[in-house]
Amino acid sequence: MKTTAWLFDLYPLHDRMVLWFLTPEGKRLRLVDDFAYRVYLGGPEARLRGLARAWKKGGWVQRVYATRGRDLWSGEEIPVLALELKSYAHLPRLRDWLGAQKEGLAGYNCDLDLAAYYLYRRKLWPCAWYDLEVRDGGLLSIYPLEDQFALEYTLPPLSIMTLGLTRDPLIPLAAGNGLVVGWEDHHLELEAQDAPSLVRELARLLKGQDPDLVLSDWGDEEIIPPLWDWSQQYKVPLPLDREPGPAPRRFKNGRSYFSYGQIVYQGASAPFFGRWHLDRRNSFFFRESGLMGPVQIARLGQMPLQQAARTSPGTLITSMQLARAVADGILIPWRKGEPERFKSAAELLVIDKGGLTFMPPVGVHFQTAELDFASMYPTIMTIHNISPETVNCGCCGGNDAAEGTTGLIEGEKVKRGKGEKGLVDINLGREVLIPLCPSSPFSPGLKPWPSPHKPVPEAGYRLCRRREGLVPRTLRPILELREGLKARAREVGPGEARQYQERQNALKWMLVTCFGYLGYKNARFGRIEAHEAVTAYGRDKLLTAKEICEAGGYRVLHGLTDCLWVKKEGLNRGELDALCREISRATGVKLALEGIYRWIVFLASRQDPQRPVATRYFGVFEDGSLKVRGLSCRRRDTPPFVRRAQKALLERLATAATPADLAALGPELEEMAAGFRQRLRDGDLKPQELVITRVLSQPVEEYRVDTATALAARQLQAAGIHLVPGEKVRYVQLERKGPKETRVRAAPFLDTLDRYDTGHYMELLDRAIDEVLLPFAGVSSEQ
DNA sequence: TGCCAGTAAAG
DNA sequence: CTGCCTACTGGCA
Repeated sequence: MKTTAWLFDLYPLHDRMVLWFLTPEGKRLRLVDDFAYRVYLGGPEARLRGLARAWKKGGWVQRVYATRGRDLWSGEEIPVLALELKSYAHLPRLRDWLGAQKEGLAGYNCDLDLAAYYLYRRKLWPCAWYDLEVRDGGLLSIYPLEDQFALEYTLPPLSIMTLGLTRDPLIPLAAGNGLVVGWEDHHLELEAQDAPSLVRELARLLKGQDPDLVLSDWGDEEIIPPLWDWSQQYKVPLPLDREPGPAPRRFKNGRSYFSYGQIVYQGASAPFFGRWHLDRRNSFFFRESGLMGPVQIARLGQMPLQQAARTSPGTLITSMQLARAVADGILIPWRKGEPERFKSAAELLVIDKGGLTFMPPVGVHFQTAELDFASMYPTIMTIHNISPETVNCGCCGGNDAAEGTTGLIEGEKVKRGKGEKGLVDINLGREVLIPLCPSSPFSPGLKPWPSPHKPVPEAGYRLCRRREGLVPRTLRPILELREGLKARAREVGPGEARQYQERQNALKWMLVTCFGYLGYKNARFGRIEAHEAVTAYGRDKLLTAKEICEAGGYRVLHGLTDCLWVKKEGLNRGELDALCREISRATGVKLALEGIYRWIVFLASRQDPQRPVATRYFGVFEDGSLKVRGLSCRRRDTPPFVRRAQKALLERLATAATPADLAALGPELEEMAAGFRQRLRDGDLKPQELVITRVLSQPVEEYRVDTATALAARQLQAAGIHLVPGEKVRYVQLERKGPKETRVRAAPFLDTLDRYDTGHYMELLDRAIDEVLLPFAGVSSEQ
């Protein structure tokens, strides 16, 4: 049977992949695909021959054969042994065996996520339409009907059920907390009754509605795990999945990890099988971009949507690099090899810097514009060919490196064809041919900037001129798609623009992280020299931009990594656009006018009012929109009341265009500020308005100082609620001094709150008010 | 008063 | 997918 359908969900089950499709008529299709996990072994050929004989006799593998693959670091083709495992369960044992081998044997492609590896190998991606050929519930062939990086695509109609809690998520389900279920225009609060009847009630609704998507708040940690436990315990079936047999359900634990020097907590996950469960409180991409975020990244990252939604941008960009590597026939090293080359202390001093900063003059400025480089770091990686394997590569140091070899990883060598779309029939025993490195040497479209022969500024590293690196190959299509989405968002009306905005925003985070990952010692495709090369080029380009601005008669007020603020009497859009074009030409990175400010304020350091700080500023563009960075209202530890007060003042300020306007607003703003102070003193604010949110930076026991955060976390601990690093603590400050037990009150114990530390909140409020009003104290109407 | 642990922001 | 740099606050001696 042939049909058209949308790839919805997939997961491994008993050594096969199960795929769920939705048809345009709204039917659900469950199909099975035999897929053997294939790993590669590299080493001396004699050793590989010996191993091949041994493996054939053993019971783990269904196929063993000699083949070739491309080494990531050298770009050379090397002989390898391919092993196709009989069972997915043998994978950990194979890794154990590999780990125990002595030097000289390298394992490749042996630690990839099963579903993702399946998608890489089959060249498929979720949330796209395919033509399928089906027989007896098995997938015979599959062909995509759209491009992976398409600007436009459609989703089939999805039936949605929502799930939430009636009270604070720290209160356990059915022990003070109730379940809220919604579908279409229904909204039902299931009373917090006994556990079995709660399960029974939800089971009835799930069965009746059979939603494609269950969209929850706190479902991953607070709702699904207890419901599932009760379902097992009381033998009440709960049809979370569409998988007919028992699903391989396991709740992945939450974990705390560091990212960009900050601790983050990724909650446990409770995915469904054949149905989507998305916990919007536990999905970075959903929080950032709504449903289109996870959909877009599941396609690009070639990852099941439920996994993609819960993953970090770093894991996602790694997945794209892995997909690229598999598609290009590159062998994926098991653990990262390359150690960082030794550097002298003097070298470190020169190289180990981040973005460049110019310090702004404190105070209010008029006639000022902001210019931003678009996706500066990813563009640098792309145009300068920066990738872990291209920095000080082995092939360009000498003279006669292998140039332009193409071939196939399995099967005989052939010339690379044009427009290699790379879609293959499902193999069903047939060998899948994988082209090697399609852009080796540099593809015709790639123009190294300005010359690949020049060493990296400051660091002096060389970059490969023969092979385009894995990172640039991965980034180029993302950059193109993001530019396309941004352009589309500008063309269409505001209503339609939203989905394009959501999608381009999801891509932004992948691009940002891709750069960050180059610097991680343990990232699979990280290499510190590559990271340094990127920031070195970044500083070089910002400096170039500054010089061009100054040559054009502009005064550069401020600069921050990839943005510039410039000032000139009578500055206008036409001249600025021309300036941007000139800088874009000179640097190879697109510089665009972010906007002309009616006025902008650069704030002073609070410790030394003479000294500016780089990252705190606010201003109003010509169209009246605000840009605010680093102020109280941008901080997550600012209580909502203070945040709202500051925002109200800012919004009033945004109506002023000229120095005279600003001066005239003074009395009204003071009056507003007085009003906020009075409300605080009156003491009738709701506790929710005063909640301070902080992230736990370490295990509760390890706090040496009794900060409010530590006290609040201990209060929760005493009530049996255990928090781990990266989780949020919410509390209200009751009194600053006095016994530690009563200084703060943690949420969710705020219902009975009858007082708060007015002095503390007044300080926060004053600080927020001063931040936005004090800079205008000296502004007179003549300025 | 000064030190430093703890926390957050912008890019 | 496992630790930027700088600014700032507040506990504590």
